[in-house]
Amino acid sequence: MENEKTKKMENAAAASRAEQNTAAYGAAAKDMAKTYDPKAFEDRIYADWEKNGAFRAEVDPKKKPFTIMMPPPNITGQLHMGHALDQTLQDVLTRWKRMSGYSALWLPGSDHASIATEVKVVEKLRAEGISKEELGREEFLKHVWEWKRVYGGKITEQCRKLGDSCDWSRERFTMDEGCSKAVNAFFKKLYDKGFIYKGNRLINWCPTCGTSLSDAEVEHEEKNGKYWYFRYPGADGSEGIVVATSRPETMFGDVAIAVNPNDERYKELIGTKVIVPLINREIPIIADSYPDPEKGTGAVKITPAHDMNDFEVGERHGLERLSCINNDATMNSLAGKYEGMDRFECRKAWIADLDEAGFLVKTEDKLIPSGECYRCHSVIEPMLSDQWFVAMEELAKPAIEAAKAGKLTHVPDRFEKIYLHWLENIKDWCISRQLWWGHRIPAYYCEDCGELMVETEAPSKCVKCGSTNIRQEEDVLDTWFSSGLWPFSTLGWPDKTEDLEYFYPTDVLVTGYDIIFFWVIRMVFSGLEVMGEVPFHHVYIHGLVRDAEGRKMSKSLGNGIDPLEVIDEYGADALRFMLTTGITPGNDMRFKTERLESARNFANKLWNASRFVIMNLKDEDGNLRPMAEPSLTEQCSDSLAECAGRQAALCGSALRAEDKWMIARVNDAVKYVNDALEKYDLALAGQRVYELIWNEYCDWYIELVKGRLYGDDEEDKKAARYVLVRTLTDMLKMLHPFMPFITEEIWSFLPRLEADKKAENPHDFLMKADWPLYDEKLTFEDDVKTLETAMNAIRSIRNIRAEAETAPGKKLRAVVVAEGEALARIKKGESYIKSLANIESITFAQRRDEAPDDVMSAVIDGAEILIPLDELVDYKAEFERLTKEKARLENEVKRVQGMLSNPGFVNKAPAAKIEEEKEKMVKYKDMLEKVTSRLALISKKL
RNA sequence: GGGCGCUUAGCUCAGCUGGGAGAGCACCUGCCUUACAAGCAGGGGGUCAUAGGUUCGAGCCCUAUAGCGCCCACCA
Repeated sequence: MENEKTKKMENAAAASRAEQNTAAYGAAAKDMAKTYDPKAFEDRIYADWEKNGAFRAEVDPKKKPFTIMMPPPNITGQLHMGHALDQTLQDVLTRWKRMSGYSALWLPGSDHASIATEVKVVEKLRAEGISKEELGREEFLKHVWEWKRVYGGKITEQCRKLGDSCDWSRERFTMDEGCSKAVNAFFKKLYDKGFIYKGNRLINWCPTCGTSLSDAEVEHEEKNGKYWYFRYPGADGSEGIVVATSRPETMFGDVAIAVNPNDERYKELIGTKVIVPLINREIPIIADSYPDPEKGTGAVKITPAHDMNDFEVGERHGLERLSCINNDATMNSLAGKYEGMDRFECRKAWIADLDEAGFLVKTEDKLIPSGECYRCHSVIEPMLSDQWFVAMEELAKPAIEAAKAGKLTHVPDRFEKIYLHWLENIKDWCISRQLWWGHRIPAYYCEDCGELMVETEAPSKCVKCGSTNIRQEEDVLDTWFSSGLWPFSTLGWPDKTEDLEYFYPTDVLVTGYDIIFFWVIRMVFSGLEVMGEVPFHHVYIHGLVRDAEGRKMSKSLGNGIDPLEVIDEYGADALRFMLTTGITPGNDMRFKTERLESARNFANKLWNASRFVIMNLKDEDGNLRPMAEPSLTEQCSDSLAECAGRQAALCGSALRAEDKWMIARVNDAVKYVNDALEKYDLALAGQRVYELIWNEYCDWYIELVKGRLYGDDEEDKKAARYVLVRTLTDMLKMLHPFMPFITEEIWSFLPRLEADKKAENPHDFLMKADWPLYDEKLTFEDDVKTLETAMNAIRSIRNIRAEAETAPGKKLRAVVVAEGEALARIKKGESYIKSLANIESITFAQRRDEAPDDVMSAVIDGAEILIPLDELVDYKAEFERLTKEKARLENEVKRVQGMLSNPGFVNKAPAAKIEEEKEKMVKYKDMLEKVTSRLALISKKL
């Protein structure tokens, strides 16, 4: 079965290659399908690329490297829209750079996602009635690896559907041998430098996941809660003091009451003792700067074992730390009769008891900030615990420096502030997790003498006492500890590899703003620490993909849109184009089906235009005619006929104005698109290609050359065919990063031009072809002007036709009143005007009074176009149109006049700007004059 | 308590270092014109959130204000 399938794929691939070759050499090629059907070729093309190693990046000293590390998706995951966006952005950049002559590496992989995966597997086992504990560590891990085997590859398969051009031969996993080696090496390095330490400190504890969490893994939210005010009676029988708390269950761990030394109310109580109600433990009232007299009663109960601030107060005053809550969020023996109760149940019962005993003074509704686990959203409990930490202060410094020195830039740059703020306020990073799935901490204890050893490989005996009775640390590392090494662990670190030497540091990291703290920052300081260089020069931050109503896509809301379904319906190219255009870096986007349709329609448009071109390249037998390629910039000294008779190739003289116009437009776009991509402005780049293809190539150029293609001047046809293919080829290249499939497919039907044959090996794939280069010789200003004038005339005449409601097919005559340069310009564009405005004949007049009166008219720069409509002239429509036009022109004249008569403007504005406005003034005044006199004429007819 | 983003055509959004307001979709009119009706041609529609300020000139820069959203912050 499996064999048959691969064989089939191979055959299909071979067939496709054969087709390409025949297309390239001008022999018979299969026709393109009549409608764009992405399903017919996307999978085939991807398989073909992959089979031929098109994505493989080589260490090539002749080329500059370009590297992107794919943020490794979790093995728990399904491909969602966020991935689709993230990866398409990376693919666009990679494909563009690859075509621009770089050795482009996009390295893919996946993340073991310690806590996320463990939670999933535990859930799955629970559904089967198995608990993690009864399995034991070894057996449980077998289940997780099995999970990884089944689901781990799923998401990377889905990447292929998107068209990701990543180097699968370098695919990595954060728990593979190499990454694990890197983790141990990094851990030991930090430990040896004293940056990693073990300590008994207050950490964030998730009772549900049963593990500690780093600060970044805690989500803060304000929730409806209460302040309960309790009286702590004085030990001497006095009134005592009233304190407010939102967590009464922690009272079992109270060791003091703190008041602000400046708080007049409590001054004389400082140093006295009060009794914790019902618990009857005597605790002191202490003075500390922490209590805010404005909040609550100004007196705070201090529970160092369950509150971060209290912990610090406790440190300052040498207070005992009493834990009263267990790891599973039940109360411990300190809670007396509440022992074993869940913390929130205990809270209820405890309040009721205190109330009954008369200690509850009052309650108050209040918004209470609460910390939640970013995985399971349980309320985090600060707990005292033995954990491993990374001391961050020293490590953060170079990361701060790198950004300030511009070695690391953010796109958009406002994210640099967020990056810096986090680093400048960083606290030590708790890296140990009480989980089983993950990198087990490479620390070892001697069971006999208690010696602690940190080694990259398990020591066989104790370095101190020689005992072989050695036990490895049970805890695993925070999953972000290993992903922080991703930019270099994947290239071979800690070994000195060719890859590492060549591809590090990477160029750009593309990711969402939601994981700056988790990941970006950790990669930066890790990279700087071990490599001495930033892991990437740019961080491109994109936003979230939201649903059509602007809500976050989520499983619980059920509003997620599956990229695979979208691809199935619209094609990967449409999805990619939709995701990469119309967005701004750092800002969220809404997923709108209309935009998807628009992208799909664009693909269809390109498909059909290409079909038209190819149709015109073929002879009667359906074979591609040989291409003739003129020099674009050199005019031939021979006459056209001689030149054509002598050689298959054409000289530049064969090119017409519209050809040069189109070439100039493409040339201009090449620069624009390249510059935009350079600035990570993918949306503008994509938009420009869209306009170039649809508005300039399809709407104008193809329409302009149709007449020649259907005519019988062979040389003229050859020139048109050449320019059609040449410009289409360049446009396909520019669009390729955005829409790789359709462009590759079309390319397979096109003949190869010299530029694409010149390379050492003919480019088999468009994805390996060279990015078009901007050529300053190809601007053709004169031809561009001619075409612009013609296009203005055509638009005006079409407008007249529509306003006058003439029969669509009716041929019209036109009279043009113009002189001098304007006249020459119009004459140059005469044939275009005739064919595209459906004009039968144009007669020229130098003065208005030489032209007929019963006409509809339009004024374009320097010329007046008159359309006699025989008996059909609609003077009313004409009057309205000209009145509107007059108003517009008057407005313009007023605006320009205002500027030019303003001494401030004339004195301060740049000379070029003033000149520009003066020219406009002349032009508008001329047009206005013409429109006005035409109006006067018309009003007589009304 | 700090910080950030957004507010532009009916909808979703562009608008680069300040110099005549754009796109897609929707809408109106006319067209199955031999690449494409997933199309073609033409058209209507915006006091660029509000109020000040800087400037010869502001959608763009500055200062306030409002609405929406996000992030961070030691949770009495």
